Amino acid sequence: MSEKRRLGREFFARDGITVARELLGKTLVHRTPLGTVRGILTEVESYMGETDKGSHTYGGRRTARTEPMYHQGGTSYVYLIYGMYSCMNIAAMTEGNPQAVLLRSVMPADRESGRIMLQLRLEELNRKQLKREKEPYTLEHCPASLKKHLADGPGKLCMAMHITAADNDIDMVESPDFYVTEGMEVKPSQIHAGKRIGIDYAEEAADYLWRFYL
DNA sequence: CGGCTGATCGTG
DNA sequence: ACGATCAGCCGA
Repeated sequence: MSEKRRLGREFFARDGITVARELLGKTLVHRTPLGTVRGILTEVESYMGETDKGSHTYGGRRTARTEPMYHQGGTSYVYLIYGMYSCMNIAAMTEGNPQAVLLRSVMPADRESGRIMLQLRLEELNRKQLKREKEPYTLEHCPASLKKHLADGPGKLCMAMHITAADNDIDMVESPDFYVTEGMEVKPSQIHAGKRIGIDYAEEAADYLWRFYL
């Protein structure tokens, strides 16, 4: 398959809303133990820095955890949520300006990626099955919801693309293993906007239309 | 399909 | 103590 051009610093060195909208249709690429996975981004959210009540950096909370968001545009920010799932962001803007884009969902870019995603999701599910002393699922016998909801959520995206704490604070402009390339053409009319998910504590910021999806 | 709940742990 | 969540289960 043809390798598309990867996105450079200038792409990410813009505000978080522009980067979020522009990321739709682009391809997230990650080398995993099962091979290289490619996912077309279909849903993202903007987190606009220290003045954004929905952001981990709200009020200037620059801590060990949020540090990657303060790094230059194109830096990954992966954190653990609810003690068991990872969420993946890409920092926007420049050093010291902690805007970021949360990657909420992807669809497999090709058949091989779909195969790898399913397998990775299956492995994750089976770890829980094991703990419950239940039969592991197989490709033939697994919940139908797996294929239907392969990577349509921030946690599922990370499971399907093997994104973990080990992938935190990576410069995705330079890394050979973790980056974003050009993908499919997206017309402005294809981009929808809605409220961000899961930030009810963010008061008025919870109503901003900073979630973008195809 | 919509609503509810338990799981599980790093961070501040 | 608290999440930028998910799967499973329930009822409609």
